[in-house]
Amino acid sequence: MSKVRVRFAPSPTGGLHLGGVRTVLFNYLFAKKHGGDFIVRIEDTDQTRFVKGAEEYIFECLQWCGLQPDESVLHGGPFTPYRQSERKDIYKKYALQLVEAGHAYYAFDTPEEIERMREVLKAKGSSSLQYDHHVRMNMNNSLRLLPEETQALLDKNTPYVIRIKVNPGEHVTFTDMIRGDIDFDTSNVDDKVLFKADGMPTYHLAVVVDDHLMEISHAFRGEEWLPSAPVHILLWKYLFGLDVMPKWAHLPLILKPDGNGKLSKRDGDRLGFPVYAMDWKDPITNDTTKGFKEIGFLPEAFINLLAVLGWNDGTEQEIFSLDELIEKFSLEKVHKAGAKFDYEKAKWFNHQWIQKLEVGSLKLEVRKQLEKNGIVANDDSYLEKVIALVKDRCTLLPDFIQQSSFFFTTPTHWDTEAVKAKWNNDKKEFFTLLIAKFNDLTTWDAISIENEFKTLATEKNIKPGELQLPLRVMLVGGKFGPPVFTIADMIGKDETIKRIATATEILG
RNA sequence: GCCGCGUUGGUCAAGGGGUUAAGACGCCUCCCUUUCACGGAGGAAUCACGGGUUCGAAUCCCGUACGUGGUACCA
Repeated sequence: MSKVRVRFAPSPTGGLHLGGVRTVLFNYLFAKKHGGDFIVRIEDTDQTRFVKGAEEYIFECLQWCGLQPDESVLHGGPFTPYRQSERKDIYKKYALQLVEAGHAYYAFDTPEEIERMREVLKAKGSSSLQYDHHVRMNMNNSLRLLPEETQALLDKNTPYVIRIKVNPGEHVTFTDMIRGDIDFDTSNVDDKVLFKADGMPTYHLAVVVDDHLMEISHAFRGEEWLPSAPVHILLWKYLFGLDVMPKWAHLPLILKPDGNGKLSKRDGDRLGFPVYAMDWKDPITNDTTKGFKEIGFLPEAFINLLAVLGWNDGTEQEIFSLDELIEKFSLEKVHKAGAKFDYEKAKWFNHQWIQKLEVGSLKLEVRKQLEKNGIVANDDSYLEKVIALVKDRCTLLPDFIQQSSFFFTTPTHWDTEAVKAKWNNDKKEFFTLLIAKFNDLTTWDAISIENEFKTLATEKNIKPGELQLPLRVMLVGGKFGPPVFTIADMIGKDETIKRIATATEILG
């Protein structure tokens, strides 16, 4: 039984980023495909960075996406506690074990001392400014100090960190499920801090300890973690053995649409699209960042567009349901290179899903959109008919407002500019007569309405086409919407006549 | 600077020694529609560069360039 986990920290300000959701998604797909458990872990390594409400928010996002974890800090499981701040003692135990075995050491250097070390290295023209085997014997740590000196510092409660001792000249290799064999020369790896002065572990220690204790078999994370992989491999070797180490997959990055670099929240603000799954309100600044959900994306589309950003099944298929993704997903087909995010294409996916989804499944969301604008759609079958008629023209959910509100309420203003230029007395007379004709009409359906309209137009010697646009604007309020005669049919005879009368008057 | 990873149209991408180098988004033209769309038919646009290997390279190898990530008591 495999156990796949995603682990990530909310960003310093909170919110769940596109890349985060995609990492979760790939985890989920892999776990479900192989019948494994899907675990979501959230870190709060640094309390000052951890924003209140961030955990709940993240799980709300995942729920919206349909990615329910089997185990998580909120959903429980056999390995509680899951929150890192509640596991401090566990990490400390392993950190000390490493010191004991000679794979790690106490370091008492102050930030200023480390800064000074870097200055010296820089002055010497050294190619690396890391705290590593080149410099550690010049520093204030238990490797250089005599055991008594170290003990004395410890006894005096001198602040310390625990660093991993990386021996140079060795090779650390592992097989990444996406990238294949990766090789690192330990000469370039620095003595990373494992355990911080505040008693919390760094990611490096925590990820290894937790993955072991929670029996994780597969670990997925972003490509940005690749450079620190050798530290994690070394820790696995020292602590639990490489034979029980999980398999790694380093996912490609999602990049800015323009320019270069990782996609960030600021890019969304700057270019006018969301980067978070759902609206996130920063509890400190009270700033709200727009989410895909609130801007009108369907979860199906959101998942779909994320899945094909960096993955492709090798066929021409682009639209996938979550079930299809589970069936077809494979890590071998995941790209190695980062992909730029394209909002235009993202919207196209949503449009496709609106077309694909049945009217019934759209009803709830459309009703919500209408209600937000004060339109109550009580009649279920009427609402369904409207949705079927307008969904072709909707890309985002709020598009349903413009495309269908006139089916429920009389327009409050008319785009008179669209007709005014060609408006004249003949046309005015036509519409006045049309009202009378409509009044006498016994069968009210699209075909009868159209026939009546065209017959009168021929009688009056006006091209029907010249009159259709005015009629549309009268009924709809603007130059959009489904076929006019269908609209007239739908809104009913009285309402049609009323709108024609009102608008004719306005046009003068 | 050093280390890692990458590089097929503007973007997402298929293709992994012999292809007219798929497809999608976007853009343009036309058809359908006297609204806006949907739909349909076309079009412009790509193998980063230089060396090898080979009868033959987008595909394999080596350089270079470029991009990106890391280089924190952040994750």
